[in-house]
Amino acid sequence: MGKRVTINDVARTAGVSRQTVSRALNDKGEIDSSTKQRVLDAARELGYRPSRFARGLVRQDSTTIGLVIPDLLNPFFTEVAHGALEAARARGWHVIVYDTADSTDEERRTIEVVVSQVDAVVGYFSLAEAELDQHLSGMPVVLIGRDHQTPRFSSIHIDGEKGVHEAVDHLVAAGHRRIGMLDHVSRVKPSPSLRRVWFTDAMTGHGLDATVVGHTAQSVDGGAEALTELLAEHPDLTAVFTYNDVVAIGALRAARRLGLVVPKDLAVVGFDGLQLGTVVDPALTSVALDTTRIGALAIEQAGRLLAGDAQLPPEELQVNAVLLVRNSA
Amino acid sequence: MGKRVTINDVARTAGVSRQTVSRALNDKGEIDSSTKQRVLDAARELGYRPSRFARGLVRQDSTTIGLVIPDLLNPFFTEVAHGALEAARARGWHVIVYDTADSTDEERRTIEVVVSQVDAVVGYFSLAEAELDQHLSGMPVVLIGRDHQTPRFSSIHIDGEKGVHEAVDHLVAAGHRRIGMLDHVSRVKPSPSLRRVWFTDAMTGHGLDATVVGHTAQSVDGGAEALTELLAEHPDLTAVFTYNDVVAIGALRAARRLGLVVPKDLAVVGFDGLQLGTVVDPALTSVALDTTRIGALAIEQAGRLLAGDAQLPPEELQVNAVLLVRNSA
DNA sequence: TTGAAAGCGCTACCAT
DNA sequence: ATGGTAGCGCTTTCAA
Repeated sequence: MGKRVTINDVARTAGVSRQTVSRALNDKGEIDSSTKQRVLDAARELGYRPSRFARGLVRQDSTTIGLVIPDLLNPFFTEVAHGALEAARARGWHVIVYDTADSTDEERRTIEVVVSQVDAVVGYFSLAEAELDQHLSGMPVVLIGRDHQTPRFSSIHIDGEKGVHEAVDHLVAAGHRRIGMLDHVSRVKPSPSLRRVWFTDAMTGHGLDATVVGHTAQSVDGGAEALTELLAEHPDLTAVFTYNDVVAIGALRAARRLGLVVPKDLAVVGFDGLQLGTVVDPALTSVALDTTRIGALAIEQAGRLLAGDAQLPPEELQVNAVLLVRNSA
Repeated sequence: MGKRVTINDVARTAGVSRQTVSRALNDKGEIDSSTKQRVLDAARELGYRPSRFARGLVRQDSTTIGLVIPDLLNPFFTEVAHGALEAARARGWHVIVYDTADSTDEERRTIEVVVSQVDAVVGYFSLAEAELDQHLSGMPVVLIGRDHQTPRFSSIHIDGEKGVHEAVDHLVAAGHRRIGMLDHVSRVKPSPSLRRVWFTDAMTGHGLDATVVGHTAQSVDGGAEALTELLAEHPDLTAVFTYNDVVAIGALRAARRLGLVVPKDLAVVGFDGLQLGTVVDPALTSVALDTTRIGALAIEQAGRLLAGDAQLPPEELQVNAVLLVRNSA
């Protein structure tokens, strides 16, 4: 650990005071240009770099937000992260990205350290609010895709109801009556997903049977497997709605393996509206979320919490889904 | 901006000195447990959170590394980022991710701020070393996929030669003779890519013509378009090697549109070996890079630079490609 | 077990 | 144009 070069070393070398060094380095006026040059030269020669901490301590600005996501390799979260990064950059804030590897233990470890590293935290959590609150004491927290109970938390609400209804309407209008779903049940909260609830509502609204539901892991392979099983039990299905796009892509593959042509023999509708849906063939029809906006909103809300500003009204903290019709349905 | 709650406020409220507060909060021994509880209660009540800066200033540990990538939405960079995050977490370091939106201007803006935010920087840069050096003065820099000239820089070298040779060998062994390439030429450095050079070498090694090369943008649509054009000019091609997997996926789509069955009518080989290659059908055969290792290596090397430790030998700072045979060739 | 004093590296403010 | 002084919020000696 080489000794750190401080502003004092530079000052001594350049034969000036620290304040003059500070002026030269921060491009303040009120300094002779030859002095400035001498200081800059000395700094360069010594390999001087100002301490972030000392700077941060004295200039109370610099905001850092922690973004916690379950899996950076999942394109959905990448899109959200992209939106958050963009929004943060526009404000001159930093974002530290934490990947909890979809593991509760890793999430625990993350919230334990995050508290000393950032000013506010936004993202996806599976832990109970009590536990989050305990570790994240006093720090603003914005939950994404999960409503908060404790008042000191905040959340970005994802409302897919309208979009899912549009999707079912679309399928029904195309003549589909026997529509199945590939649902995903989280290990943490083992109950039917919200997406399934929306789907059921929409189906019963049309007087259709919404009970044909398979379960799938959140992966391409999982989706392929689940569709194969579902079709084995219900060969009369003409359309399927899936928990998300990744699962839908697996379904697309399985359909092809079974010799079904999408959308003619089987229509497939995903959820999320990822870019990824355009690389498969046929391009995926999906209930689309504005992922960039989700990230941006989370940052915005964190900023307000931090500044003690008025919070966004609930309707602004909500992201609605809309049906994005491409080619698979 | 609500006044910040400091350790002094907690001390006053709890009726102890700051040092005692510090002890309570940092789980040091030498403190009465009732005193400790009183302090903790006061801290919680006031919503106290220690200043990262003050802490960092006094305990000179905490390392933060900046990861600069051109586009978080590109799965290649996401995989690299994933590797970097993982490696950093294992060391207890933080990573701040910067997305330069594939823009030189944005890259300039990034390097201007990055210097005051992190201890070292790793990633993808398009700017000249002189300019990087000027802004990143004194800070360790690890270039990925680009060799360094200046000694104070460091780089992770990507060697795809062996992998590309394997790919061409594989195609030739399958009977292919007329093999084209879809190359990408960067706006910044407009010369044939290294990947093309490797391809040409491999082809001429087999006594084959390596001049059938189309140019493509780095996107699915670009790849589709480029393949269509290339086949229009050279309808006798039986295989194509592409600049990367994203381009290859576009080629896959174009081939299907043209009524060609992959790999029977046209074999397609990508480059990168992304996970993404498994979601398309047929799954993409590709010259694969260990993206996780790239990210991890960059972090490792940055750490050594920071600590003044012995640098990794050049052969360790290199990532080799290998042919990953899936279904498209 | 607790407290007083010093100081981490820097910038802001007020002198000169 | 330059320097002196104070102080950001915290932890780390060292005394008591």
